[in-house]
Amino acid sequence: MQLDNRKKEVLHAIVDDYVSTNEPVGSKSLIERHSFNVSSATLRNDMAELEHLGLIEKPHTSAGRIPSDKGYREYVNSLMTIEQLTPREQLEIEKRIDSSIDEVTDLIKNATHTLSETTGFVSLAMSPRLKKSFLKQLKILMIEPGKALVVMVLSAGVVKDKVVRIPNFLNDEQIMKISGAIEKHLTGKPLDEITLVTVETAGKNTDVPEPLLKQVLYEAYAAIKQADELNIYLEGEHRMLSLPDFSSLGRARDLLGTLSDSGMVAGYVNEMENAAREAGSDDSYMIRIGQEITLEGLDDCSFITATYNLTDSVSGNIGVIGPKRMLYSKVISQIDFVKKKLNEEMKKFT
Amino acid sequence: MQLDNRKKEVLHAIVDDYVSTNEPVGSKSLIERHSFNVSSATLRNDMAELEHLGLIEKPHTSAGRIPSDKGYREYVNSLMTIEQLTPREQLEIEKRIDSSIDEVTDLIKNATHTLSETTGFVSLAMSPRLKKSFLKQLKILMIEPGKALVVMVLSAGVVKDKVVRIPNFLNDEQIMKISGAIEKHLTGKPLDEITLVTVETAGKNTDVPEPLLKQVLYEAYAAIKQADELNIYLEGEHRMLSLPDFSSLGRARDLLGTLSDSGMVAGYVNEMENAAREAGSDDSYMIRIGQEITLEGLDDCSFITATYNLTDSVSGNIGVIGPKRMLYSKVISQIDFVKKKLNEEMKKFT
DNA sequence: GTTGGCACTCGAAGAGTGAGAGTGCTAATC
DNA sequence: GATTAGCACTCTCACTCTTCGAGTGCCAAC
Repeated sequence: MQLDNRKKEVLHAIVDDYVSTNEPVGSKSLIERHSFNVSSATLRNDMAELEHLGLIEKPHTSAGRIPSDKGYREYVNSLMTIEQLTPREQLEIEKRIDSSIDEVTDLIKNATHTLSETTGFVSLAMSPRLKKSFLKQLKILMIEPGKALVVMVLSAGVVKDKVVRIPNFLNDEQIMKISGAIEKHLTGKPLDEITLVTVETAGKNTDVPEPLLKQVLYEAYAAIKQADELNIYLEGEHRMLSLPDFSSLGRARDLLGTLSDSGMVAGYVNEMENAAREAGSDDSYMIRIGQEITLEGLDDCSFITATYNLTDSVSGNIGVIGPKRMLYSKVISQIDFVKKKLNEEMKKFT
Repeated sequence: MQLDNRKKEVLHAIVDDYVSTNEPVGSKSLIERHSFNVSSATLRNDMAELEHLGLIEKPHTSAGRIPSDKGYREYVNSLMTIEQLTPREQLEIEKRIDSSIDEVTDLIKNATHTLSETTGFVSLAMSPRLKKSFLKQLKILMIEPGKALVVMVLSAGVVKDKVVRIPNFLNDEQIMKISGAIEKHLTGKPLDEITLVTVETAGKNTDVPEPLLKQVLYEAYAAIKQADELNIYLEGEHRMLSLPDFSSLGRARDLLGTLSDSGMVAGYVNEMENAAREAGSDDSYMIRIGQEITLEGLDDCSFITATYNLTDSVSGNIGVIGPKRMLYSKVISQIDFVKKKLNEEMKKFT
């Protein structure tokens, strides 16, 4: 994208003005609000050029211009500068982070809540991707005949459990044996290396009769697999209704309808994460603007995520879905700061 | 409320028509759609009377009438007849109930989901009130130095756990002792009879040094208390945006804003439950209409809940928040049917 | 490359209008 | 006394028309 300096400034100004006023910006108001040392006619020429390049567009013939997705993209990639939050803003966030929390999940929910409150948009977080974390403990507790609880402690201090059905005849002692055998063989193994075969091998040398054993092993395997399933936490959907960008009911409905399918959103976040990883991106945040987002109803949104780390190998995402027309630099630093705080809290655990 | 038969029929017809058309209903259209053997002028007189009684009202002078909250109330209390769901409708619901679920929480979520899908409104469920359930097992598992997991098995097959901090110096054996002592003394006790004092008494005769012991006991107590905290599950908020009743953005925003504070909604459900209990109501459902609901932004809603039973003494609520202008009898039978199915699934556990 | 000037476009907002649905009231009827 | 026909009146909704203003593109001049 070859843009001379003034054109860059014009695009910058158009984005800024449009973000703050929510009105298409015309050449004249541009002159009024900024100190360009040229006339409005000149800016009109520049704007015609920017429009040709697809960076801005007209809602209709006789209105001002608004940034296109491509324009926002250019703005985000090359024009804006990200400023640190003021101490006051930092404090505002720190106040909301609850550092007395003992469980990773609650910590993440707390961060999500904080992010939604500070940005005023929808915030979301993914649970940590635990595939790379390894098993530290696995216990099977009898609850009652036919029912047991598989408790797993993973590296990174995460505890997972699952109620499973087991054969009625099995007694406490047998379960203990199986549980001990599994734990002995699988401790230290990353979750993504544990397969049904591994679990079955681990349980082999217990003297529990074959078919019963097999069922328990299968259930244990299922519990382990469930432990690395991803969860997503979404918050603040209702805030979108207060934004002028979604004052059309249809738009709001489409947006909230899509967001209500949290599995779909989770899938998309994963896609973003994978894409960034493949691209070897070293940005501290990922961003998708408007039509770049392949979820229905998010054409007028931008999706920004960052990656938090529970341990070196275990991470997850936290981010925001807001209107395209947002203060990118501010929101990015807010996400970044919340992420930083979250990382700090998580370090306490490990 | 003294209403002669025809006036009752008129009110009934007005509610029905308004619910199905979403338009104020006038005397003439009333005649057209129903077989009253009188003229429209007569109905006009009746309607004037109904308006005097506060059962119906005019949006403006020259429009038809719509039911007031009081009118809906009369309709719900005395006029409507609740019909069974058709076999087809029942099947539709049964298809959505997943009977392979092993955990109470998932069962409840599944029922909530089903209810939202079948009614098209917001559905909600409260987790079971476990105060009356008793402790069947309590184990404390060491996770790592300074950290343990308290696992509780309650009557009714519910499993709860909580990660707690414990003194670093404590070893596996000491924890086992404490855990064993607590379990021995508290097994069979309903949760609401367990206090910090009870727990401390239970732990007395272990030979673990005093201050350390005290901390563990406190944490165990906290875990037990946390076990009977109520959760609420809300689903389908976005569906409200598709209803003509909330086509005004302001209304929709207020509604979703309130619903986003799930704690507040949970509190209100509890209030309803308590009120019904005090009144010794034997209805299978509770209902609040419009302004009867003390939550902000729900003036145009009705709130219907029913009580499911996990065991004889442990129950919770499940219900729907929809527009006042709803097919009450249909929705009530839907809730009732889902509740019935939920009860059946829960019976399998106990 | 920049500028002033000008004709043109288009949407938003406001005023005016007519149609339609509904009401309340009155006087006559059963 | 309840019911009815008739009628004048009210009020909203949908439409059209108009004006206003902001903005544009283009051209000729600097």
